[in-house]
Amino acid sequence: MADQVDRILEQWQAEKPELDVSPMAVIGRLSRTALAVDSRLAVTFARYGLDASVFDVLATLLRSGAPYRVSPAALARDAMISSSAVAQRLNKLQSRGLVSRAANPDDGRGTLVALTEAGRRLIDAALAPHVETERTLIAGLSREEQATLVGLLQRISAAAAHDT
Amino acid sequence: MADQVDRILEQWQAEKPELDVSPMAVIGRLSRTALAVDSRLAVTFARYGLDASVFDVLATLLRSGAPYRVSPAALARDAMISSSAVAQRLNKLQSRGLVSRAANPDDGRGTLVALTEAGRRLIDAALAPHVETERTLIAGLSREEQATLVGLLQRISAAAAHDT
DNA sequence: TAGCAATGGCTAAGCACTTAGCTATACTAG
DNA sequence: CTAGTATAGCTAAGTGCTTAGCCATTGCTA
Repeated sequence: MADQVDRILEQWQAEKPELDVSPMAVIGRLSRTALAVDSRLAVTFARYGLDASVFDVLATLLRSGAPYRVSPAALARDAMISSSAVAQRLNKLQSRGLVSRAANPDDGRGTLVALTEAGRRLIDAALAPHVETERTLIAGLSREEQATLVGLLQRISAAAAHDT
Repeated sequence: MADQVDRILEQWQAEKPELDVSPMAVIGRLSRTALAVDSRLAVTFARYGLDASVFDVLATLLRSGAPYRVSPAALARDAMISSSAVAQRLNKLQSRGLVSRAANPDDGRGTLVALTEAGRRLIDAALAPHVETERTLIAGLSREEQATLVGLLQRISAAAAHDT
């Protein structure tokens, strides 16, 4: 069953026969798979009035454990985005009443973001359905295949991080 | 060697022990790996004054073969973006002199985008280094492991596309 | 063949990210 | 202690995407 990536590879083979484009089979499919997964996850998020970036912030706060307080810097590291992107996300979340900001008593520069009761309820409701959606995406893979996939992804991640 | 995803899983285990979050190990790492790969590829693109989206358009034109003409609609399908995003990319590329637009003689509604000579030279120069970067990312995987990875990704892609 | 839905391409407006640059607090070295 | 540097958080400006909506042409159908 030829897919989009297969057709692309055939085109390259015809136009640039001297170039071995086999890495595209792997890397190209990785990107496209990630996109397809993201768009599937977005469906579940939308049922709760969320998107991936909002879910990310709320989920990070939830899994930090009681009292559900995290610094903006930690949120940025975790979500792999800039600190200014975090500030903007928090502005929106705060105006929706899902998080609150307070000064960090131990560091005059710092802020601590906390889940409000409404934020807590929302992420608590969305979490299990989200994980369930993820589970359906990998349902076709055995435990062993899942472990294999994780191992291979880790090695590519390491290679990508290495010389960046 | 515990990575970021491992730490996240530990946090969930502590906060939500009743929830089986093992799907996150797979899906979460997939997303993060794709991000890490994208940022590594961006380094090579930048050496040629490109980014991934510009490269995508020029590469699509090149691999279409002579006379290197493609409709905006086909570019949109290929890049998995909206037709308006294509129009905006083309506006920039045209003002940089890398592509040209002409009416489609066979369809009064249509436009055909063509590589200019400068665009041709640029993508021709950037292509091989880009593939080489991709190759270094998967250099740690044997041919067999690469094939395994492609197969697993295809199955997740299929699952994601299935009920979207 | 006239009418109407579908297709192709575009601009406008809105949104979320980026980098640049600001302020304030904390750390470190002389 | 004080000067210089690093850290934390923020806003402003710029970029590239999205959806909404427009116009022109095509193709189907009654």
